[in-house]
Amino acid sequence: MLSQAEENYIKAIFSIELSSTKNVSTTLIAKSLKMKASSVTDMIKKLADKDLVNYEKYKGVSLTSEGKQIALKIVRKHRLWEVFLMDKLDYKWDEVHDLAEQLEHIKSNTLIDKLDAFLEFPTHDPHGDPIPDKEGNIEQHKNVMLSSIEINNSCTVIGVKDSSTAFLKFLDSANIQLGSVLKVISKEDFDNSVIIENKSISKSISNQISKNLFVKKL
Amino acid sequence: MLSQAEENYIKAIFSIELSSTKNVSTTLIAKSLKMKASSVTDMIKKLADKDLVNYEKYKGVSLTSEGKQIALKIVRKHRLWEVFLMDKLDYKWDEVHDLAEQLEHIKSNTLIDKLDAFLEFPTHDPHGDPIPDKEGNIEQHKNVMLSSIEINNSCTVIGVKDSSTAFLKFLDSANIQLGSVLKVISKEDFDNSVIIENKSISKSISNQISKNLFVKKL
DNA sequence: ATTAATTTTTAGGCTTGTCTAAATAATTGA
DNA sequence: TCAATTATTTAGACAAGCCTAAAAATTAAT
Repeated sequence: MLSQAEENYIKAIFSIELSSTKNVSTTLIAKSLKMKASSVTDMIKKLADKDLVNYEKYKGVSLTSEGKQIALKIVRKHRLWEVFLMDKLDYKWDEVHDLAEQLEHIKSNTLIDKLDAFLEFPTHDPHGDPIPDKEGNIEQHKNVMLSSIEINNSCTVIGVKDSSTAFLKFLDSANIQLGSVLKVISKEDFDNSVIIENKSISKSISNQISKNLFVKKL
Repeated sequence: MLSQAEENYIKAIFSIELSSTKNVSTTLIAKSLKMKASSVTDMIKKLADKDLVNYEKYKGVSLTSEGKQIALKIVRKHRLWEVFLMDKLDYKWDEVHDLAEQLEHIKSNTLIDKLDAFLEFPTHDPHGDPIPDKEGNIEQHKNVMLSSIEINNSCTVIGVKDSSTAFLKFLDSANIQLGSVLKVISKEDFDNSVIIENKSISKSISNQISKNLFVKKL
C-alpha cells in the first residue's frame, strides 16, 4: 500500500511524462511538488526499489508499467471525485481541484467503482480531461486549441490545458464553460489574439488564453 | 490545522467520555486506538499544549470545550459520510465504518455542509446515531434497549450500541435494520433471551443482542 | 499500612518524509 | 576544450508519531 507522499510523486511524474518524451528530471518533479530536489532524490530511490520507476543516477526517471497503472488509478480517482464535487455538490470548476487532491488518496477496493456507477460512468471530468476506466484505459486528448481554429469556424470547448485557479476563474468570468460554442470572428496578427462570439456576445481572447483551450471543430 | 493522528485521539477521548463521567485514562485511549500507553502520553501532552484537553499527570484527560467542538465536527463528518456511502453508493451498514474513518479527515470549510445539503440534512446515520448540526448540537440518545421492552409491546429499532462488523452482520442475517418493527412475544427468565416477531417471523434473540439494540416503544 | 500489582510517565530509538549544506556530475558557452 | 554554471546526489539534521524498556506514581490486596 502506497503512502500519500508516494502517490503524489507517481502522479507528478506521470503528468510531467505526458508533456514530454524525455525522462523526467529531479528538478521538474521538485518544482511540480514544491519540494527540494534532494527530497525528490530520496523518494525516487524508494519508488525505484518498489519497481514503480526506472531510475539511473543523474539520468532522471520514467514510470514502469506498474507505476503507470498506479498513476492512472490515481488520475481516475481524482477526476471522478471532481465530477462528484461539481455535479452533485455544486462546486465550481475552479474549486474542485484541491479537494479532489485529498479525496484521491482514500483507500478502498470498492469505493471508486461505486462512485463511478453513482455518477453514471462519466467519460470526462469538469475540465474536459478524459477519465481512465477501471482497467486504466484512457482516451487520448486531441490537441486542437482554440488558437488553431480558422476565421468563421465554430468549435466547442472540450477542455483546458492549464487548470490553474486563475485561468478557470477567468473563463468563468468570460462565461466560457465546457461545451460552450465559440465562433472565431477575426484574428489579430499583431498579438495573435482572436475575437470570438459566445452566446452572441463578442469578446477578444488573448493568445495566452486561446492556446490553453482545447476545442472540437464543429 | 490538526493532523489525522490528533483528530483520532480527540475522537477516541470523546467517545470514551460519553460512556463514563470520570476522566479518561491513558490505558483506555490506548486500547481504543490500538496503541501503546506511552504513545498516548506523548500525544496527550501535545493536545494539552493546544488546549484541546485538560491534563494533569497521572490524572487522565478530559476534553476542553474547544476539544469537544472539534470532536463533534469529526463525528458530524463521519456520520454524514456514512449516510452518503449507504444511501448513495449502496454500501451495507457494516461496510461503511472504515471508509468513513478515512473520509472524516478530509479538510475543507465547505465540503461537509454541501454534503449535508446534498443528503437533504439527515438527522441520523445508518447506525441510528444522531448527526450533530453545523453548530455542534447533537440530539441525546434515549437509552431504551430491546431488552427492556415488556411482553406484547412493539418497538422500532432506532440504533445499535455496538457497531462492530460482527454485530451488524448478525443483524443483517436476522433481517433487522433501522426502522424494523419488533414485537416482544415472550421472555426467557433463564438466560434473559427474548422471542420477537419481525415481519411475522418469530426469532429468539439472546440478551447479548437485545441489550445492544436501541429501540423506541410504539 | 505495607507490599504487590497495575498504570502512567520518561528516556531513548526507529521510520517517514522533509530540509540545508556540501560534494559531485553533467551541461553550457566562450 | 575547459571553465563556469546548473543539476543531482550525498550527508546529516529534524519533526511527527509510533515503539520498547525502565522508572515512578497510583491503586489494590493482604
